[in-house]
Amino acid sequence: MAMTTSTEPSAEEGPKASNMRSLSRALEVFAELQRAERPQRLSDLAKACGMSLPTTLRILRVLQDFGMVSQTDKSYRIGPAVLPAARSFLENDPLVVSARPVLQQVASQTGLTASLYTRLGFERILVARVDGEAPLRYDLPLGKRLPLTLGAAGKILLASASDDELQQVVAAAIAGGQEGAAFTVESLRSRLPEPSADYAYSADERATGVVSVAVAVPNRLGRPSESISLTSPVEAASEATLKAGVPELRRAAGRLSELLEGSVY
Amino acid sequence: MAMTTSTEPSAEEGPKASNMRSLSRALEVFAELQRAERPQRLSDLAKACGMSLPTTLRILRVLQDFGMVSQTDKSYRIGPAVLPAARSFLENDPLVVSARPVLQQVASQTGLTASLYTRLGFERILVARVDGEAPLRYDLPLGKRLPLTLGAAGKILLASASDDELQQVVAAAIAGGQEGAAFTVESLRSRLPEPSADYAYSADERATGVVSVAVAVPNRLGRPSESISLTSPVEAASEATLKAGVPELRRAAGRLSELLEGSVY
DNA sequence: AATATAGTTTCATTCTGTGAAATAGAACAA
DNA sequence: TTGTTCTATTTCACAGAATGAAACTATATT
Repeated sequence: MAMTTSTEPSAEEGPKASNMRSLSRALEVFAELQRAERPQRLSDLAKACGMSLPTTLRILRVLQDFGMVSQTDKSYRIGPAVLPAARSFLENDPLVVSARPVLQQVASQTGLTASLYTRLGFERILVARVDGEAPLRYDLPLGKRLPLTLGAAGKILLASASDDELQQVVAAAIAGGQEGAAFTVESLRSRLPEPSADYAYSADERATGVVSVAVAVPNRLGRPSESISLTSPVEAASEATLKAGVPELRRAAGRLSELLEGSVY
Repeated sequence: MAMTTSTEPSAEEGPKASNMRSLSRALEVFAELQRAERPQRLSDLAKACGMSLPTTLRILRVLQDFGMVSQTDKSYRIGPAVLPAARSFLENDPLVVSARPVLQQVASQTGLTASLYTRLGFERILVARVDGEAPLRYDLPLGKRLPLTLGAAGKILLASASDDELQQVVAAAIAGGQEGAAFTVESLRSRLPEPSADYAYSADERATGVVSVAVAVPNRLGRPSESISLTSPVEAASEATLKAGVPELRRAAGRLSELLEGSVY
């Protein structure tokens, strides 16, 4: 079946260009500003986002009015308004709020570091963390973007993915220049847990000297987009120790899931 | 040269409705979602923002595609994409980055808590903080929105404001339902430092049991939009102790200012 | 089941977002 | 200085995107 008529061109980058062109483009500019990690000039942004200078300028001006972007001289950067937004998310998001005590309990039960990740596009983001007894040496602050293809908490989110989805993941990994990531669907699939497995294990995968197990947080429909993990420096926990935490993790994930579904808005 | 370019009715709320209506409206929805502090239904958002249901829905869908908004059932909330954005801001913003060591030095010199605020609209936002010896009892996390009208770090930003600007500040304070804030330009002005003064002092003003001094970070043109402060619990520092820190603060502000102007992008 | 309320899709109209081109402003060289 | 090149900004006419009324569907509520 030749599929020349896919509704999605999909050859594009980032989130699909949904409706509302101007808004989508504005969010592209915003995303590009984050990617750049340094102040950008107008022409850089316009080129990077593939839009005209006037359009880019107009977008930047509006974003600036709302504090989402700051300008000094001719360079633009992410603005301070993102901070209250992030605070709002961390303090009010039902998942994050209910996750905190749950992670706390898992961490104290196991003595390991417990984390909550959420999927965003073809990456995952650290959204909550409670440290265990053996602190992780590397710092991994909230909001960090991590690959789906490496690390237990990423792979478990892909365990039940279709080949189509994996294909997209691989494409994104290549586009994003991820190192060490799988570059074919087959090699990626081979490293994922069995679709039947409900947890993933990884050692020295995303970061050397770090081992972890993770389970997905089920949600009513569709693929899971959240996972929770237990992590430890290799020397502080054996594979067996970690895996002993899985039942606890499972319970935690179940509790989170219920809290989400049950909560009445 | 005074330029009377104000073709703005300005009778509107929030950041002025600049060009690009659809984008401005989207940012209004996003702001409303933060204000609400809890998941909102479509119709609530539409009403709060004064726009039609279809329009609101379309905006939410795009924001959701980019992770700026999440949806569960029929309720919308701020999405996880704000976390990487905030991280990007904290790690890459030249002001924040260069402020950290400067605040560090002031804090260790004086033993007091040093903070950097930035103005956003008619509020200020805590953007960086280094704790002193006497920890503040109340927690004041990054990204917290605080009034301009209360507290040293707020008032110093208004010290050189025109009556017109103060009028807007007062209007915003009333609209935002700030308690304890000045409700007339006169009463506000009377509590502000003299325009000639370069620092502000406050005690028990924004928060009881807290005293602080602040200076503005000058920038090339226009009113300052950043300030740095020294704060302490009342019992840990006398007014004299705090004010003794002002010269140090001044120096810090000067250094920050230079760093900003000087940095070559 | 009947009714009311909230969410979603459709579609014609309008006005907004758009980029080409012109203009203004910087940065740099000679 | 003057000329040259690059970047940013404004103008403007047009295309098409954004819009809301209305129809429709889904979900609560009685």
